[in-house]
Amino acid sequence: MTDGETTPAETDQSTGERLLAGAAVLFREQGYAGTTTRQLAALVGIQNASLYHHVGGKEDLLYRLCMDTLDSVAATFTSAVAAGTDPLETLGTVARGYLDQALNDRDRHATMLTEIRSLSPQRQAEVIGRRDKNVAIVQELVAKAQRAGQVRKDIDAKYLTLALFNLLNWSIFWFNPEGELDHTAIGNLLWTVFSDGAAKGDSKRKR
Amino acid sequence: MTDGETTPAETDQSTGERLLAGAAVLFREQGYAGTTTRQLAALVGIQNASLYHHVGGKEDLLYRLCMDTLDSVAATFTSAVAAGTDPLETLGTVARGYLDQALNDRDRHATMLTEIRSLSPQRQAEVIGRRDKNVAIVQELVAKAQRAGQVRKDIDAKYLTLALFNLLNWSIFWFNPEGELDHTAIGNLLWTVFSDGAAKGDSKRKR
DNA sequence: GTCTATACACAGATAGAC
DNA sequence: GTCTATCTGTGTATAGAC
Repeated sequence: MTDGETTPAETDQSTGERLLAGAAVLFREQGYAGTTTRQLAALVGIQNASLYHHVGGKEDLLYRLCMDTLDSVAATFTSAVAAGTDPLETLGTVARGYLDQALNDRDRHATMLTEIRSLSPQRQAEVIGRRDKNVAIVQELVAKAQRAGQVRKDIDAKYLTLALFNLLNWSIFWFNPEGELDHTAIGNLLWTVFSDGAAKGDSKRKR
Repeated sequence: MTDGETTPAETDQSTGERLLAGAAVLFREQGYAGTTTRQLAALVGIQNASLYHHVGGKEDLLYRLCMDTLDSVAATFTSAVAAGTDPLETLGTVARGYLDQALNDRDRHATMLTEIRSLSPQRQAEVIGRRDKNVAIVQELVAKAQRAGQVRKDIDAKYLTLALFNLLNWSIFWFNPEGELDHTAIGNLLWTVFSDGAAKGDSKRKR
C-alpha cells in the first residue's frame, strides 16, 4: 500500500489517475470533442500546461480510458468463464458482472462505447479489436449453452449475443444511482428478460 | 409535386433539407462538437457563410434533427396504437416499426440518441420531454398487455419498456446494411428475444 | 442565395522559468 | 511537477458585394 493504489476514493490518487477519472466524467458529459483540456485541468486543479507533463495529449486520455475499461471487462469475463461449469449459469454471471461493472463506472464505459470514433484510425482499430475479443468470449459462451440445449438454436449465437449486449449496454445511459433499483436488481431484471422473455404464457411459444 | 417534397433521394432537395441530412451524417460520424460548419457546407457544396442563410446556427441543425426524428417516431407509435386491437400484437408492431424507422434513418436516430447533451439546457429539456412522451406511449401499451394477461407482471411496465428500448436502440450502432440480416429480420429476432426469451425449455421458468 | 473577406474567441500544445 | 506566457491553427459567425 505504498503507492499506485487503485482506490475508488478521489483522494490520494496520482495526478495521472485523477486526470483519467476527470476525463471520463467530462467526455461522458460533453463528448470528447466538446471537452477542452483547460476544463479538465481545472477539474483536477492544475493549469492546462501542467497536463502535458502527465499525458502526451488529449487523445491519449481517451485511448487509455478505452483500453483500461476493456481490460477490466476482459478480466471479469475470463474469471467468470474459468470459475463456471454450467454454460447458461455462467452466461448469467457474465451478464450481471458486466452490467455491474458498467454501472459502477458509467463515465468510463459510456465514453468507451460512444467516443471510439474520436480516436485515430490506428487506435480505433486497436480498441475495436479488443472490444471484439470480449464479445467473442460471450458469444462462445452462448454457443456452448446452445450445444448444451439450454439456449434456443433458431437464432444464431452471434445475434443472441448482440441482443444481450443491446440489453445491457443501453442501461448505462438511463441508469440513475438515486433510482429505486440498484445494479443487482437491474442485472437480475435484464437477465430475466433475456433468458425468459417478457411474455406470459405459451401463446407464441413453440417447444 | 411542385416543391418541398420529402423525397429520400439526394437530388432535388432544398438546400435546407440537404443541410439537415448532411448534418445528421456528420454528427453521427464525428459527433456534434467534432463537426465543423465548414465540413457541412463542403458536403452540401456551398461555402461556410452561405449556411447561415438557411439556418440560424449550428445548434439549430441539431435541434431540428432531434425534434423531427422524435415526431416521426410519435407518428408511427400513434398510428400503430390506433390501428391495433390486441395489446401484445400492437406492442410488437410498435417495436418493429420503431426499429425499422431507426435503421432506415440511422444518422438522424443515432444523433438524436447521443447528442442531446450538446443542446442548450432549454432545448435539451424540450427534446427530452418529447422523447419521454414517445416512451410513455409504449409503456402504456406494455401496461395494457400486462392487464390483458399477455405480459409478465412481476416486472414493472416501466422497466419492461426500458428493456425493450435497450434492445432496440443499441442495434442502430452495430447494424450493417450490407450484413446478412435486414431490418425486418432483425426486428423479428429482437422481438422474439423480448417476448419469448433466449432460454430453451422451462428450466428457470415459474408459471 | 451564394460569394469573398474577415472578426473574434478559443482550441491544443510548447518553451522555459521556478 | 507546476507555473506563466505564448504560438499557431481553426472554430462559429458576421459584413457586405454580387
